[in-house]
Amino acid sequence: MTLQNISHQNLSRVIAHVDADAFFASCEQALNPALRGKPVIVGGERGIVTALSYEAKALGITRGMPVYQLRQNYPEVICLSGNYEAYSLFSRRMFSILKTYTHEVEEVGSDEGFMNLTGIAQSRGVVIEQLITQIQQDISQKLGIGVSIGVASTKCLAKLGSGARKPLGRVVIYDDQVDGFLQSVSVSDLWGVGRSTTHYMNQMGIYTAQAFYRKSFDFVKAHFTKPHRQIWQELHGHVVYPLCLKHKDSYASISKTHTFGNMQGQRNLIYSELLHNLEGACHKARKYGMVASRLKIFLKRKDFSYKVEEIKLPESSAYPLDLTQYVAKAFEKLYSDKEIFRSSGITLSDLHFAQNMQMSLLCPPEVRQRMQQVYEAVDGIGRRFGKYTVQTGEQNIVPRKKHLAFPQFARVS
DNA sequence: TCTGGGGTCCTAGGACCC
DNA sequence: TCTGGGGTCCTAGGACCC
Repeated sequence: MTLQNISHQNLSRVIAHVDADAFFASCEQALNPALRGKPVIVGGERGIVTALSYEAKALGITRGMPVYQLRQNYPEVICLSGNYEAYSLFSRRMFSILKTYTHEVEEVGSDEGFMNLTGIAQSRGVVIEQLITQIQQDISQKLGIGVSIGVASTKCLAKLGSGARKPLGRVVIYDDQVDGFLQSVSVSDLWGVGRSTTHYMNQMGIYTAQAFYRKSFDFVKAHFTKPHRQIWQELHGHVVYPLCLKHKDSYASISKTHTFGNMQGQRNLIYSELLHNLEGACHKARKYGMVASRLKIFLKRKDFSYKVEEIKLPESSAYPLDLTQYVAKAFEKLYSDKEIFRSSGITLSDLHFAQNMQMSLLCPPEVRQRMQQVYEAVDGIGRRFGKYTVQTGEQNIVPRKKHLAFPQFARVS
């Protein structure tokens, strides 16, 4: 492509979507060169395939496949337990490389992000195709992993670009090429269009993103709600999803769940799992300086339906010792030994920062303060020795007495 | 596709108020 | 209480994402 014919092509903004190829598996292959070129999957510890290398994909393996099935049918596949801390380091390094090109980088999960490259290619004296090739090579040389990059005027289009030629893809969609590009894109590939909307669109005879793109906005307004109207606008080059440059420092909700398989009559085990979930969620909330004023407890049945109890807390908290009593009550309501459950979980929601927490009139301030001190110590030990070093004693299911001010049950394991 | 774990946003509908 | 019109807040649950 020459500079001359590029000059006819236009991008009103230069938004890039950078997406790591088979991220977890690529990290493993980068860490251990003996794995390169081999079918590798990650997810051994969870029992299902979480991530897989392109070599594994080529064998017909898919995400979500149970690992036992994999071992039977594909004995040659290398099955690894996830090393999530290592992946997180790769992720941090990838984003710091991207930030050497522009400070306008949005992190979307650990393996993908958006960059605003408007004006960057010119300032480096290259064209956009050369710039994204440099970025790809930079990441490949420094980290040993591959990324695909899509460039367009909006996030929604850029994301389609990065997905179009994986792995190691580079796709620039100029403003006047959008219609043609969308011809070969199915509606289900659009960001924000899932199974249900795909079905709905198909029923209206809309199968390709191009067909959706070509509908009038009046039509779209009449038949779709906000999220899909926004997608339509983004396809037409109107920015409705700006880059979010703020680092995530809070949560609307925090949940912890664990699947234990099919359990019947295992009352104590399920209950102690719930307390473990509570412990984990509270720990995370405290790490962000947040407290919850709502608590949801759920058990998932064998058939994947839920039983849920939700509690509006009289007082916001992120301390298991405050919340155990509610979990105990909810568990009594939810549990039945006539049913088979496969997982348990809890969600903390209505989260807000602890500084904004209202001091309760019910709980004496000195008790609150002692509780705070205890958990500061717990979290301090957790940071040094691992987060579950100190937990509440939870092996018995006898509901604890209310108004328990101090963690007599705390133990160091 | 017999299915792990962690999130967000949106909408409809009920409760309640004037 | 047979009843108009409008607003707000809250909740449940769907849909989607990585």
